[in-house]
Amino acid sequence: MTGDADDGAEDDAEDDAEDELHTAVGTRLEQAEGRYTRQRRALVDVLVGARQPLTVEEIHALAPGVPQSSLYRNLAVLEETGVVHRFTGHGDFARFELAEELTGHHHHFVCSNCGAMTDVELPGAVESRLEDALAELSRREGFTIAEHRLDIVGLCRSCA
Amino acid sequence: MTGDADDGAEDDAEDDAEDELHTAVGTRLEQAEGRYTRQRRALVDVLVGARQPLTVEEIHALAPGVPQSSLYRNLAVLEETGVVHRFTGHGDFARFELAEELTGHHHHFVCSNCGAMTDVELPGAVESRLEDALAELSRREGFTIAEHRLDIVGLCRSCA
DNA sequence: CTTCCTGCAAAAGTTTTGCATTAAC
DNA sequence: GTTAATGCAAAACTTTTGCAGGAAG
Repeated sequence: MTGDADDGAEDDAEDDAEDELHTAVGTRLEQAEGRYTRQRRALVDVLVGARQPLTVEEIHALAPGVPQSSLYRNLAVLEETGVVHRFTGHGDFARFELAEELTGHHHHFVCSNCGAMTDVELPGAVESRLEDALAELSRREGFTIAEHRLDIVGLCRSCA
Repeated sequence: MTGDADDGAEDDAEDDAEDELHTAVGTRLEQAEGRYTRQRRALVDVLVGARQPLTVEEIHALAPGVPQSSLYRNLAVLEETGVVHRFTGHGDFARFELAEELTGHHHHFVCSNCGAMTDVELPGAVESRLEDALAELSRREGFTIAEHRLDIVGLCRSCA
């Protein structure tokens, strides 16, 4: 398992990051008087591994033995706790991803053919110019800005 | 424009624009072998008047006497025809707006408290810089970009 | 031991569809 | 007159909830 240097080092780093994440999630659940159960841990692991927003169906496939009702309930708890973000993607299925506070700010490629979503980051300069413009706009319109979400819609490599 | 800054001139200009819109919609429906019926015309009028994405419930209130099933069916037809755009906003209700091809490119303020959405346009310079960056990103990732959608989430004036 | 979580099944909510009738072309 | 659109009611769909049993702290 510790075989080749590059992958080994990357894996170690990822493991550390994942440990930190679990600690952070655990803390949040405690503050909300909730328990970080095996199922909830499993859900977080699934979302970490995915690196893209997942549907309930996809999560269900990746979290064997967890009934749908528990899935929905735990995802609701994790959402209230600020651990996961829930939104409805293209196709009217709810999708879930880890909150940006835990993973960092990013946007999404959305394939309009197969519906797949993948995470993507904008170049820093573009992102901050955009944020400046949004702040200015919001101020002018009397809107109190909290965050922004950008979907890039088109065809993924496989569907092109 | 004709230079007059009074309301009458504005209304005339708006009426003209709406006529053009109806003609464009009619053409699209013909090409799809569909009919531009009274109900469909009424739906388009409602969406034009709203200047923001509406839920089925809201449309239902603004289009008296149209049964929900007809609403859904006609909105589906108009979506297939490329006249309206359907998406799911915050709160898991479907929302509908006229296609950007008919109204022009814009984004949305989304109030996370009351769920209201309002249309907003970015300054041209920011918009084109963003588009350049997205094009570059998409090229690099092998993604064929068709459009982008930006939601500015926060609190509207009334909820702040 | 007390509180929260789990799992099943049944309910609630929005959206879609079957079928007889009506309107558009 | 032919074909598509309409309206009602019933179905299908994702998502939520009640309740008895089990696990966590």
